[in-house]
Amino acid sequence: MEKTRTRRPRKARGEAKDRIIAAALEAFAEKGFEAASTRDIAQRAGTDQGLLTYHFPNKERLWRAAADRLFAGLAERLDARLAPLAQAEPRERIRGAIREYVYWVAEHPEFFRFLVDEGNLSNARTRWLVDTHLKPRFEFIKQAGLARAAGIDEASIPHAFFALSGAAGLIFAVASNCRRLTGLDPRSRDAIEAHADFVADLIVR
Amino acid sequence: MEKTRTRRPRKARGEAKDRIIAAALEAFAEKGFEAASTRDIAQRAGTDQGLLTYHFPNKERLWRAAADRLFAGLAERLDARLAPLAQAEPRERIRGAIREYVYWVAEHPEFFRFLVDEGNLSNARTRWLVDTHLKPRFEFIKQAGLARAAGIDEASIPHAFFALSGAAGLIFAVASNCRRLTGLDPRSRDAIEAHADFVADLIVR
DNA sequence: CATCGAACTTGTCAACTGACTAGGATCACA
DNA sequence: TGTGATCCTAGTCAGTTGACAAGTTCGATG
Repeated sequence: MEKTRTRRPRKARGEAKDRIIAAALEAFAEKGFEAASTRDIAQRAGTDQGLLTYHFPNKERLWRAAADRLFAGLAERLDARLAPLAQAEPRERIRGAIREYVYWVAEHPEFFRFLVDEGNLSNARTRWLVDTHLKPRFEFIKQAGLARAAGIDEASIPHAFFALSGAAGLIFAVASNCRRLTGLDPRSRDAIEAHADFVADLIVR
Repeated sequence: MEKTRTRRPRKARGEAKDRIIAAALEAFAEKGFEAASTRDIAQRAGTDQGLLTYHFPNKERLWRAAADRLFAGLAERLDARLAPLAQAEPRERIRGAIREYVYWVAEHPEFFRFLVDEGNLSNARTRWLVDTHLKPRFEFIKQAGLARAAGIDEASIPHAFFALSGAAGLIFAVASNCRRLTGLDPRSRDAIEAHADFVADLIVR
């Protein structure tokens, strides 16, 4: 009998690495950097812990790879969805941008948890995250003139940035608590729509 | 010579337990439940890890004690500061309540991290936190008629609750990131005042 | 078909984790 | 004085952690 194919069929090249990053993203968002174990990540990815240390020199580099993927997804999405709004009236541009951001964090609550998990202490991971991913986004918003159009003066931009980020993301990041506390499931389509409306109305009325 | 006092003077009764709770609050907020180790907490409190297991049957009960203290502080503060506003005009009451909440989270950024750390998964800790501490606060807000006075309809209360909580707290919870990203130190007196104004203006204009 | 290297598995390491035990120190009170 | 209760220390346990070393599988290339 032939044995060439009886063994586990080799998966596509590099596919495991992809799955590891996705699993890492999930685990890091769920538990934070320290509490997420490499063995747990490997199990979620359907592989072995040894493979993680083959593809990534250490846990922190795996974390960075996960962050890279997360922010790349955000950038891609916003670029695609905001382009059609370029010609719109300023207030509509702002509303659209806020709504798209809410849609994104609703789909990716791990984004919010990533920020909060890393935000209080100034360690190497935090500094890397700010410099490579947050700074470009923040500068874009500052340059895009959205704040001015919304009647927000220069000095208030940091306040607006964090207030909006928090207002948009928290409900999805603590979805389980929200459901138990209020009865509202923030992951439902209606709730996402309602939250996007509510947050957009806070800024543009 | 008398030796009654030469040995390490016994500290006040229960004082170590107090210090342990304070240290636990700090550590849990900084690293999350799992990543905060009992040995680290003991060290911050200036005692031994064995003493933790003497005062608390396990890590989770220590966490609960820390949460109890945190929420008790919030309740006490809000009760004290909001009472004088009872007779004020509705819009001023709302502004005052929001401002007091911002002051509180600015002083206690660990509060926000506590919520986010525990908010995504539905485990025993989360359920306990919601049922014993969050629910009473939320019901109070619902009953107090603040939402109605702010023009927020019943169905939007959950959105308003989480949007406001997020808008108020995020900047302080990720203070280190904010400073590196924007140059603004959210712990400064001016920044706290400006943020309170900004968030209050979002709701009451 | 031989071989070389990339992808993957298994096993092991010291360090650290939360929980526990046994005992010592210090007190209030008889 | 002593006697029990409370507070605290030191040491130990099995289980988990991230990192690493050594070996296996398999496809591409010659």
